[in-house]
Amino acid sequence: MQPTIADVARHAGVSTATVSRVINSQSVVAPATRERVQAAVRELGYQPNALAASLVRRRSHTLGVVLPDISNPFFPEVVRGLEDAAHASGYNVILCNSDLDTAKEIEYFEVLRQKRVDGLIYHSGTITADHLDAFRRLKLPVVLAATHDPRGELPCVLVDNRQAAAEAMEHLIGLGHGRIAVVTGSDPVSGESRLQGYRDALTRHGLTLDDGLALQAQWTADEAYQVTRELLKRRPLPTAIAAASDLMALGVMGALRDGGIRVPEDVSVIGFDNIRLAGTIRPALTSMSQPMYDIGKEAALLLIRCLAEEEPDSFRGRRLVLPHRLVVRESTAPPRG
Amino acid sequence: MQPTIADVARHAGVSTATVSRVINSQSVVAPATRERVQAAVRELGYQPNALAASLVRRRSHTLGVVLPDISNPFFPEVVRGLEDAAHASGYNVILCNSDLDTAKEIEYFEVLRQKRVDGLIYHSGTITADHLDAFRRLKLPVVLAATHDPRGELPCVLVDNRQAAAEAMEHLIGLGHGRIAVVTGSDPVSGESRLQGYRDALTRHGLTLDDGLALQAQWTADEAYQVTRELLKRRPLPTAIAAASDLMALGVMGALRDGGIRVPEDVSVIGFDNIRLAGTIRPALTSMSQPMYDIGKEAALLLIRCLAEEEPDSFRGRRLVLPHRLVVRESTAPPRG
DNA sequence: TTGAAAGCGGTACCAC
DNA sequence: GTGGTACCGCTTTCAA
Repeated sequence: MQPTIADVARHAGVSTATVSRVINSQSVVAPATRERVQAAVRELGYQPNALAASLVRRRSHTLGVVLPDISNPFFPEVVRGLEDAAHASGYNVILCNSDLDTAKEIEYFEVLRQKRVDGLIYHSGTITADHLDAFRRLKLPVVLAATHDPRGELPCVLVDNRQAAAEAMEHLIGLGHGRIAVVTGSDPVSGESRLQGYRDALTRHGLTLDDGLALQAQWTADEAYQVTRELLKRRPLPTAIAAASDLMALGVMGALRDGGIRVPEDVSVIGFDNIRLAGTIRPALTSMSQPMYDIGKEAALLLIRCLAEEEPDSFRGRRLVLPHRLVVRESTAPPRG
Repeated sequence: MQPTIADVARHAGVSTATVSRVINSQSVVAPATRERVQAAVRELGYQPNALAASLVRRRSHTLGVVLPDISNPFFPEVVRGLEDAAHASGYNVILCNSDLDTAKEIEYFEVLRQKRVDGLIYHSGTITADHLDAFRRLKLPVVLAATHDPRGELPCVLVDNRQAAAEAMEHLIGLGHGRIAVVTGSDPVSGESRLQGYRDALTRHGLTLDDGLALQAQWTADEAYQVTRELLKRRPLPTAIAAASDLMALGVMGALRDGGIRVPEDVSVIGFDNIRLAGTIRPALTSMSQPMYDIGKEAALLLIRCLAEEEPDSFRGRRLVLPHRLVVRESTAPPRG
């Protein structure tokens, strides 16, 4: 059995209260006493039971993170930022993969609540009324990472998707492209606002998005590959394609390659996110960079700050918009001719 | 304040013992009583405090996972497998990024111990004597994922790296390659055993690994890129390159491309791991597949089974070797001429 | 400066 | 079947 605080107290000839004081370096303990206690701690190899402490303190110093799937390359970076920030502030992180499945989400919310995590970082495509309800029932501080809720109630940290997408499109237009296809995912916050952004830029330059050139895929490389293959069956081809995620851009590039079309000589491709591998593959992918690490980090920081606050409601509707940045690499070039 | 078990008991006109019984659906409770209690639970929105339960049960149903860096594409899949298995068995997972920094690892071990996780899943390149000591002090069941300890004391799940690497090399040799370079990382378990495997196959076919063709990099794409650039300055070039990870293979391919060398026409490249993106990029990467998801899953399962055991020591030295599999794609082909 | 003791929110043994 | 109650291991008044 592990030694308890009582063992340490006995060993040092003091009360448990005193041991507790030196462990938490609280109030003044006589130097001599402190020494004795520390010696006892060392000798017994005492490790305080955080469960017991959390029980009385009502603070577990643990955060819950629920996201769709850690194996989607977008998330590991976010989670890394998150965990780094949490760790630096003395928090740990419980990771939950929801697969965007509401039932699973609810299930996770419940255990997290039961395990008394101090707060929750949530990431998902869409925040529905059901989510809002669930969060309310949770009675736990929640911050949204890389998404936001339609009513703007929950604090969140993200980029300006619409603006960023518009700038990605501007890049293509600036290169001289006029016939441009887009491949987007289908959720309201990332998908639709990016699509809207693409449209904004097009419109601004007197261009339009042909019906046949607005492709929809499931945020996966495979689906993007498929829709692009379909696209290639129709003529004329676009001279550039904007994908709403790098993963999808990879699928697009694969389809082009397999269709005998060169990037960027025949068709330019721009992605979104700037995942690590974007610069590693060839042709290196031009991408609208989203500061994923920072999104995670800031989300954790926001949550932790919120926990320290007397008045957590002061964080209601707080919205942290992080800067995006165009990273030009090899996959985009002026159209031929 | 959250309602407690006492509130529920009062509300239902029973004792806390009875409430506890219905919550844990233990021993027999009269149907009528059960109903009343359940109603009370519902009405009050009662959520049991898992901290309190864990305190007395000495089981937190939480697992610790410490790995170098979740943003390395190898880990998300492992973690996904792990978390899925844990979730299915009623466990949660605390994620820790150690950056392979011993001080950080020790720090994590301590909090995890204090938070009374039931067990630990550990992944790292090298298990040193210090690690073994730390684990012993931890007094917690530990299972190693994708690695093993030199003394074979800790249970682990991994592939046969040496054999798998040998087969990867056989593939190249079978294609007709004779002048082959390898790029490996530097840790004993994955790095050296894969290097050894490459050598085994070469030797078996009367071939040797020239000094100039045994490259060493830090398991990153960037480093692999650099060493490959260096390699390209010397002639004659190898006709094939085996990389000990897909990430490194990506770096190798990038360097080849930038050096004007085509894959697989001029040089073949084979990776190791078969990360998700291996099949997405072009040329699609031939790779020795490691069942990352299953490694995580089986590691979690092994740990959980170990926790259920009366005699945890029966798991000492248990070693689960999962099958590897060659996945041939586009990046390997017979040498020219 | 230090100690006694009342919780924190459950569980589980022992009676009835 | 159900209730009383002694813990689990720690924190935190309140006194001394």
